[in-house]
Amino acid sequence: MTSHPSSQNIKLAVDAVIFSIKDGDLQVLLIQMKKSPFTGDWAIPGGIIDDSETTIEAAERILKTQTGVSNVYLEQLMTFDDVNRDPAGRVVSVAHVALLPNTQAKLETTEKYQDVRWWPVKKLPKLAYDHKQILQVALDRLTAKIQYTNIAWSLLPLHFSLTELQAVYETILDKPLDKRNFRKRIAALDLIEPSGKKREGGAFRPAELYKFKEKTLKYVEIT
Amino acid sequence: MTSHPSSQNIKLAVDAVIFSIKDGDLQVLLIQMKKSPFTGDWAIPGGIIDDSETTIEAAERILKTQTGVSNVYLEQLMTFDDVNRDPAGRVVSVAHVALLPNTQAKLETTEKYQDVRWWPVKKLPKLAYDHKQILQVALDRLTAKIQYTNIAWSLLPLHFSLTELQAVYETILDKPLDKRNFRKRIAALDLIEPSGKKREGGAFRPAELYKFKEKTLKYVEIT
DNA sequence: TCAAAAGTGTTCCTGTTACACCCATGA
DNA sequence: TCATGGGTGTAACAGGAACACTTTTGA
Repeated sequence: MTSHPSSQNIKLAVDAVIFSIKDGDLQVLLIQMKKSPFTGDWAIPGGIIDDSETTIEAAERILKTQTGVSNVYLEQLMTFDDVNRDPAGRVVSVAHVALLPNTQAKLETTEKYQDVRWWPVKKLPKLAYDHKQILQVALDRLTAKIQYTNIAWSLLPLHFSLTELQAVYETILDKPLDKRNFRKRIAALDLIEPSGKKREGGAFRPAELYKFKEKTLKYVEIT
Repeated sequence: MTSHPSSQNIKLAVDAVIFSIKDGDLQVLLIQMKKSPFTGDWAIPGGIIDDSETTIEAAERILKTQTGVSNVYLEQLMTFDDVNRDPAGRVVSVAHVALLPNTQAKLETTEKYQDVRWWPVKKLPKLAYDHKQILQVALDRLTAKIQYTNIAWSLLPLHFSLTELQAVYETILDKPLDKRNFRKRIAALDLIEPSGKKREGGAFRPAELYKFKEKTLKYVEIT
């Protein structure tokens, strides 16, 4: 609520679980740690918040510097506050979820980390801190949210085919969907419109490309 | 994530939006402030986190000391971090939602506040800080969660009639429900069982009293 | 016997699921 | 002309919504 005479010794951090769909898998962007006691382990990008920035701003800044990605969808996930979650001291972390289309943005990290790369969520390496738990909560959130919002736009490029849209749902929900029923539902939701373009080049009928009418979070009903 | 050389000057607080159903209304427990610049305004109970407690523990402690209530359902809501949300300095607050049955617990606050009382969410006084926003988010969460979880148990006494259970849903959803359809859905969910007791005393047929099989959060499907 | 809340089934309707074939294109 | 993914409609089914009367009790 407000200031307090006694001095508090808690650091406030942000973490960002970054998802994208690559090679037909849901993948997460992780950085590899140098610092003990997690040397070699992988971690969700994160860092300490500056006094004058919000947590979302901090997450954007840290994403940019630690992984090279920017301009992504970001939402607050949950705050993780176990007293011993960081062996170096009391650190409370406001975790976020970031979603981005499958673009080939160049990944780059700082000298503080060994490496950055995408990992399929089904084949994760050993994770530092409580990041396994954070990732699980993020995954649950994404799985739930794809079903009752239009959030798929954040995982797709500007123009996309209905098959590509369906693949996003199938990948996240981890189950096949019926093509005709899927298209009926999407049509009923009235969230997308034809872009006039077509995806050509394959040895088959070109796909009509669509775009989202609005790229802002909307609550809808999808099964 | 971890410690950082530069010193951070952010205080970490918790707030707790406490809901209960009283007199057929959804009500929220607020405390009245003495301190400038919010003198006379009402606020969600809250305070600074101690170094060695989790946010949930802090919320429990603060609820007890600032309002006298304890033993409630508590869950993390969202973290509020606008840079200027507290005029006294940078304070990031991890907001929680607390739910309690309509018991007649004695309310008591500390000398730092003028008063504690329940307010119907439809007739709120002027709120301090960003507490109007926090309360709105809490209300949205409760309205959503009553529909897909068994969380109603946290708002009811151990034994309750089906009519009382229905009233909880009707109050939170703010709309009347069909008695027969409601009972069918509840029966299908298999979350409650007859307690063998009856609510007697009225000039009418006594109601069978039920109890929840489990008082832990379960995800279900209710319309 | 009256007033008040408790308790109980059926029908209709709407939305979800299951399912198979023709289309357009490039090789 | 063939292989490939793109695109389309209908019938069966299940779950949700609408709806009214009888029961039990205390006064």
